[in-house]
Amino acid sequence: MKILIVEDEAKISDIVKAYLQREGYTVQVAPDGETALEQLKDGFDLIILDLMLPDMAGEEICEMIRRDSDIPIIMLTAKSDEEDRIKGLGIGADDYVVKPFSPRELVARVKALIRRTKGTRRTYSFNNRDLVIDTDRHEVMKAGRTLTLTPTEFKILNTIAERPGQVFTRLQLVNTILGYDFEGYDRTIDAHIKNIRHKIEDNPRKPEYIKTVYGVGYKFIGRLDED
Amino acid sequence: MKILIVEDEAKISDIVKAYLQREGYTVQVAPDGETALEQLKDGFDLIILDLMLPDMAGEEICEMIRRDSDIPIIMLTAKSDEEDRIKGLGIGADDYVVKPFSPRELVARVKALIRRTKGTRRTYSFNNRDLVIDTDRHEVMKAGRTLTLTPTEFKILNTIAERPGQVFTRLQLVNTILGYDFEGYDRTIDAHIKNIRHKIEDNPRKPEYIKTVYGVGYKFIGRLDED
DNA sequence: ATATAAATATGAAAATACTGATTGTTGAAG
DNA sequence: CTTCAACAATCAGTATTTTCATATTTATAT
Repeated sequence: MKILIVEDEAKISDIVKAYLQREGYTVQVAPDGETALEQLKDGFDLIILDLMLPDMAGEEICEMIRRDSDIPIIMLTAKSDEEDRIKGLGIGADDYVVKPFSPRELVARVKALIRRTKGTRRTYSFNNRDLVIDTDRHEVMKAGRTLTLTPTEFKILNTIAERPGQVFTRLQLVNTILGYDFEGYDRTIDAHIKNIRHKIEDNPRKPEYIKTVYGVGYKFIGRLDED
Repeated sequence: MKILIVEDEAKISDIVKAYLQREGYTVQVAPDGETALEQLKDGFDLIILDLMLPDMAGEEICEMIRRDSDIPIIMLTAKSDEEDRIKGLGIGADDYVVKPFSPRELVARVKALIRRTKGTRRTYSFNNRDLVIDTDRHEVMKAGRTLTLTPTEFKILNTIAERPGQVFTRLQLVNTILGYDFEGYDRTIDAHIKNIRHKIEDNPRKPEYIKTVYGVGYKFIGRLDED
């Protein structure tokens, strides 16, 4: 997923670039309008556009882009007037963020917009993307390989991975996954845990992710990658 | 174009409603969460959601909506913390506007979001033009041969192909294709999927494009061509 | 250390749930 | 009146979930 930042102040573009790269985006920076229009030919999935550029107005660039492209645009600017915002959104920007801004909020807005444009992708990962859980695709990636988990397996993994370190009793898992009305036997969970381990663990006999807490239940261990 | 405002303070909803109506939108107001979820069945194109409601948290409503719908959501709230904003965008909102807000800016954001949502691609193709979807002609080309899909088949294919990889539940598809008020049986989708597969798959028994996700629904798999 | 009891892991069979294909009915369009 | 698409219902074939019997591991008390 490629993002172009059009911004002349290196101080700002460096920060934004760093935050976005940490999310796995490929980022390029254009310090002025001319460079931006040149680089746009490479094809990007989103543009973050500063309105105050040395050579031309950001609004002008926005209009030029909109003549032949539908690429998502986030305007980034010190102009906080209501009029400016309305004008920015009016000429085809998708979002308008005012400086000083929070880089994390900007990233959240980038994600929301990309989700809207490309399709949802709520993903979280552990241990430098060794294990990636993608809720929208209903898939889990282990060391870059895509696994398909059954619905129950997926729910169990997703439940415990959302709270790394917290122990879940079998009863809690049965209630959450199979529902409070489930009449069966709580050792069913064991069988599912076994199957999940065979799919996600390097050595299912010495699990790294799903630990057994003797006499209590199971817990998920993993370092959540920065979001 | 129908918009639902979920807001308990009449003073605010009246203003927003007036501004939106002036733009030609059809507007309905729900004063609490329960009413909102009830009214949602009527099918709206966008929701403006206050987070502080008398009966339930707006975040909760947002999550419930996102379970079976991709409708655009703008959160409207007094909570201005960075954390709240990131969380709001994280659970599937498209935009987050802080009170006190400018009604005109809100309208501009509504327009920007609707433009983004409704402006879909006209024609796009997968796997080196093996499968070409042409929205205007309502036609699909498979390996150079033109197929004619029925209206429902086309809508289903178009919906899932616009977001390759994302799983769609039958309920989501029913809501999107047949409307929220549709009372029928969601297994109907299966029959349509079967028919689509017979038209676009080389071997409908081993589908390459439309994959079944057991216990969840269907997803479209394909490499979108660059152009 | 070792024995013992208790808890967990495993593999395979049985029970259940889900999908895909078939068929028939309904309703709308020409 | 005919045709075609949409929807509903059914059934057989699969995939998944659950159970159960057995093996293995763990905790604890000698």
